[in-house]
Amino acid sequence: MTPFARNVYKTVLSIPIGEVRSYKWVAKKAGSPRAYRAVGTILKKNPWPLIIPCHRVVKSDNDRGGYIFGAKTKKLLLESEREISRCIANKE
DNA sequence: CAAACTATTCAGC
DNA sequence: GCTGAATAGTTTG
Repeated sequence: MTPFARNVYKTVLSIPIGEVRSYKWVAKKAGSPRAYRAVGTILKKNPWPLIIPCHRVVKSDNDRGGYIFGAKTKKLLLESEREISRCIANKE
């Protein structure tokens, strides 16, 4: 556990449901805008892959990047969360 | 401490 | 649109 990783986890956890942020965005929030690679490494080796919404962190604006459970799982998760957020917005 | 690796991003053709 | 190079932090020896 490193200070930078801590910031990354906190930033990722602060991403709202249905929203996606790029590694660069997370890295910038963590304090090192050029450490987007490090963010990926951290998330990959992160101790709590299940409680960290690493699926909300994507590559650039179009690609989804990778995921511990598989990129396809990440895509499904993203779509599911998008639906959830829509329900919340409609006060269902 | 140093070397290697990485779920990325930018620049050039 | 695709290929190659660069950056910064983590992990392992």
